[in-house]
Amino acid sequence: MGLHPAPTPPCGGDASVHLPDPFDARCPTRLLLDRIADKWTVLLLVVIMEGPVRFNALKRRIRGISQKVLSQTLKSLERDGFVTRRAFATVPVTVEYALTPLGRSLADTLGPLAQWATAHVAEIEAAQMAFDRRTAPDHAAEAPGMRRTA
Amino acid sequence: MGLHPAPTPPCGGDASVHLPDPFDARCPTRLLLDRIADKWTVLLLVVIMEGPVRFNALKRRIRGISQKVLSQTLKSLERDGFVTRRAFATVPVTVEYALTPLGRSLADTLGPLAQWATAHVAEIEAAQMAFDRRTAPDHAAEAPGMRRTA
DNA sequence: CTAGCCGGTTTCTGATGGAAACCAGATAGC
DNA sequence: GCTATCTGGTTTCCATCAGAAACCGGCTAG
Repeated sequence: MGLHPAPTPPCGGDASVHLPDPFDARCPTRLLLDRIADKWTVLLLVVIMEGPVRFNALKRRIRGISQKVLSQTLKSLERDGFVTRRAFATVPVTVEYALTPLGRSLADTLGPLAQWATAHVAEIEAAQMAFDRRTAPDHAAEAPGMRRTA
Repeated sequence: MGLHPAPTPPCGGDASVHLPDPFDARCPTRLLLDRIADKWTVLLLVVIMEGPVRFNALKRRIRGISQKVLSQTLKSLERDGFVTRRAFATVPVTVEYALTPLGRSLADTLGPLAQWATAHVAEIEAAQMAFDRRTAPDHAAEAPGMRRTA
């Protein structure tokens, strides 16, 4: 996940602005936002919030995620202190992921987002169709290149 | 932004599950979540929420975004019905982006996320350092596997 | 005539995501 | 013994994507 060639001068370096503001800088806040505003992060946290889960259970639950990305994402969630990883020396090795208090706090913030998505899906689809109707039929065949300017 | 080769069978196809559930499917809900759980989307919406903004003003405000991505993201926000785009035939052409009511609603949901990030940055950095301390010196010695088991 | 601002689009390239194969340990089946 | 399977991953390969920078077109200022 986000690793960053960030040519990043620390955010205090610039005189013009010095807010702990996520918009302006390469401040930690921004780096953090880059990481949590991620589709898999949101889904994972919300699922793990329901209780400790095992690797393959997660993979099955969140269809469409690949092992690689799942493992990467879990690793960074663990690093960030959002989840804990516990391995049990059972039969074929069991690994259980669970939320930390910090992770739970974040998940509580993320939950509303998922709910919002569920609630407003129809409106957005309508908007998309309206937009497409407005732009596409404009000139017959707009190639993928799509330059609508005259 | 997310465009997909989605090999997507419609989500009603499977009998076992038929929830409008973002976790399981290629349901519209999931597609939507894929789009709004994006770092630039969050930043843009929160900035535009403050009031109508022009293209270059956004570019300056959100340092680090490229024109290409800014323009792409704005286009998809417009398509999704979150922002409006108004061009004024002024001197060197002015384009103003503003939130729609739908966009405002989403931004209200996203705001807490940004606030959360700002509030918990320190904890996360601490967790990261602790994690790195735990794993980095790990090379040869420790058979990693399990820390604790039941 | 050159220079510059605005809002983009195009080009090139390095990072990233996904599919699938492979790995390692252990149990189950034949 | 040999193969198959389950676990949780890592590796490989490839297509896409994000970012940097250049370019574009309209118009104005010098």
